[in-house]
Amino acid sequence: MKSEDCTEEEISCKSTLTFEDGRGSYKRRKTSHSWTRDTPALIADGHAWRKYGQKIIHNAKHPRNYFRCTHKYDQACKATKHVQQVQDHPPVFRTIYYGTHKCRDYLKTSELLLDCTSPRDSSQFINFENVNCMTNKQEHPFFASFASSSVKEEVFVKEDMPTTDHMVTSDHNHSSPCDHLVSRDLTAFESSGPMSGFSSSIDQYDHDDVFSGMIAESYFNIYNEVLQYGF
DNA sequence: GATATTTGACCATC
DNA sequence: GATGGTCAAATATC
Repeated sequence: MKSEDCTEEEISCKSTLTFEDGRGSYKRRKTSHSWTRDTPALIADGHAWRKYGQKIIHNAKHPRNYFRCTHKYDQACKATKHVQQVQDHPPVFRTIYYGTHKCRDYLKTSELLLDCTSPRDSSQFINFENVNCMTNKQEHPFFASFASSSVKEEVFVKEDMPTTDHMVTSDHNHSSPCDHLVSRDLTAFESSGPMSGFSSSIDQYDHDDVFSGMIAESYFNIYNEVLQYGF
């Protein structure tokens, strides 16, 4: 794959190159870092998205919708997502997230969650106790907001992915302090019924994308918990 | 008037 | 040439 080694930055850079006619050079994102989520309904994930396109996909019953972060320009947020209904009965919507959110929109809802003070409620939250093994809390205040609960994220690592100090692996033989972050355990949500219909995977990423993916993932779960049960 | 959505066109990749 | 991702003008909504 020619663009296999392209970073998100490079792809974004290429996609914004302009030609004489004012149109850019549009690179496919097939090999860029992404993670996928299937949901039974279209549910807000806490970010402000703006639709910028819709396409009929070959051999697909439903069109694919293209969204970018509302703050693409004012906060240089490069996150995009593609949403497509992949199943009718029951309806399943597949959302593929690309890029990382640089915007701070999610803070609004995290504040809402922080208003929940009872011990019982807090048991529903996610534990990022050791989050600093991946990044610092000051840089990502959202992460710090959920420093007292636990969720696990299963991560699939490409063999040719470069490993760094921050790299998360799916090898559970490694007793890294980050292990609890990389294998998914949704026991906290299993009793939630509808939530069990969700699934997700991180297909490709770098260490920054892992972090953002977990943020979005965790945020997504909590956000919907709040929506459903009014915690 | 500002912002969001729709939709056809453009371009890269397959 | 077919397909998928993005742009941007036109249109809709608030």
